[in-house]
Amino acid sequence: MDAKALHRVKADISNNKSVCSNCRQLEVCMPTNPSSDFLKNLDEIVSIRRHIESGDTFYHAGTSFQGLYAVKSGFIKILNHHPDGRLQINGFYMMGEIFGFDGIAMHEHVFTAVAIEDSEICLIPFHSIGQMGQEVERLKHHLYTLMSGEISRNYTMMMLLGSMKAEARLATFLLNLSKRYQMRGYSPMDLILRMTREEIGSFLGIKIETVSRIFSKFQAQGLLKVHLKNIEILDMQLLKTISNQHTR
Amino acid sequence: MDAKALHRVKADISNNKSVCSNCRQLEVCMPTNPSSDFLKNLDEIVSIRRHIESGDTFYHAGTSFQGLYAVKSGFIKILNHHPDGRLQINGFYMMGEIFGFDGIAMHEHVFTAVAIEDSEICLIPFHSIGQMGQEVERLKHHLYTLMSGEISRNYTMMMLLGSMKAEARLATFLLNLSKRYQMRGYSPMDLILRMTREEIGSFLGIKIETVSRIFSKFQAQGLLKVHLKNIEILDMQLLKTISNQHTR
DNA sequence: CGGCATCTTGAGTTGGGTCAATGGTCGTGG
DNA sequence: CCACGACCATTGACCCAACTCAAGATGCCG
Repeated sequence: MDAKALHRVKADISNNKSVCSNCRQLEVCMPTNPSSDFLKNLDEIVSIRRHIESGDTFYHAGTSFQGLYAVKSGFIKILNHHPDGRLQINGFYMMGEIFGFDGIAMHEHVFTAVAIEDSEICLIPFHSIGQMGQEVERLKHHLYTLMSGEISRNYTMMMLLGSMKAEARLATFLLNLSKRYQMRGYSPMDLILRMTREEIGSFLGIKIETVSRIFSKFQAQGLLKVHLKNIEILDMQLLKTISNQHTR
Repeated sequence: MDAKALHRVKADISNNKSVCSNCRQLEVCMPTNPSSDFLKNLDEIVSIRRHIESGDTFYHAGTSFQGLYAVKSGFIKILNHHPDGRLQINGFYMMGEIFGFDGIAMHEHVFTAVAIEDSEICLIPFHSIGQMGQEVERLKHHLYTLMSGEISRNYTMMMLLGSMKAEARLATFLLNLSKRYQMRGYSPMDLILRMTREEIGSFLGIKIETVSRIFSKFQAQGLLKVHLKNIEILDMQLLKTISNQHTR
């Protein structure tokens, strides 16, 4: 009954983003693509730019919240330390994407942000946005957009973690990366992973051995060509099909 | 008074007062927990109030986004229809809680909201908040708070789904419910579940049989006393311990 | 070249899924 | 008030996807 409505929604989403017709999953961990106008305006209020080297922590749990951050270049992971020492990765953010949402509610960050390659990060001062003149009225509205985008992505991630099996998770992850690379002008078929297998597994809720096995299986099926961090997608359509097999 | 008559009366009330224009109705719309300033202010902009019966859909995927909703009484579940017919529950919202965030990003809801018991729902018009005078400036800020709260909860949920095993998930779920009941003045030790085992499982990413088995196991351990939807927590501390065993 | 981190692969185990049967509860109507 | 049927919950037997443990393989960098 609601299937029709769902399909329409999906079609709308896909039209808006001019990408494939059947993948809400593609939105996983996918920061909204801020309009170029937004990014231009963003530059005007960005006050602090920081360079951070691969492996270094950008902020850690407990750091007081200053604002959101835009990735100018590089790659950032957000992770959560469990009391028992384990840790889980909550998301990856690349060039042009916004992170730091974990700090809004409590006015301090509850997670940790770590660079997985040398990166340039800009502060988007959160509180001051609300006090700026009307020339940034649209920016203020964009804050809603940013936050609602984060909410949507997290819902999708919850769906992935709650109801997809390992192969579908990895396929979804690759499709998402592919789309983000494409939007930034890189090839959607040739991915260079910035994160380790371990980090992928932590993000997707599966173990490193499982990640590795599935990469091998996909390669054996002629779906991918895998060489360490270089992934070539050979059959995009099949990848999408696998991504949509939610059954677990 | 029998159930039918009660429904009729409720429906009448709902029809007569479906649009509230001033304070008189505010008493009707007002959540019984007026502790926060926010909820008091919220009342001033709540304009529409709807009664909905158990099992009925409140909004479905594709419905255009009007605003967020406050649960005045009852219980609401948010669910997501997969194309293959399966569905997953994204959250439960009880008295005093806000839902509808799934509609912000795309300006229409991507999920479906269904009442799991007879409920009273108030609309919090979203767009109009941004156009109101400065007397609701604090409310506008509260919108950030609401959204960031949702983001935080979803991060927690992602952690649960990504790294906890079934027993820890269920323990966490019970502790969460317990806390929410307590905040509303009910006993934190005696829970009356509003949802079925199937719905719990769908929310937690496990199967109904697993939910049932774990309830039985917890009862055998002297952790809970379980009788269908009545759950008595006998060992809160142990429940917390189990909830913290993230290992999977 | 050697040391180290990352990745792959195999073998064995297990948590939770699937299938199937039974039992309990509740609302409705005779 | 009881009987019926629909739904929900429990339990057992079996199975499989993903985990754990373990051993190599590969690439990277000083």
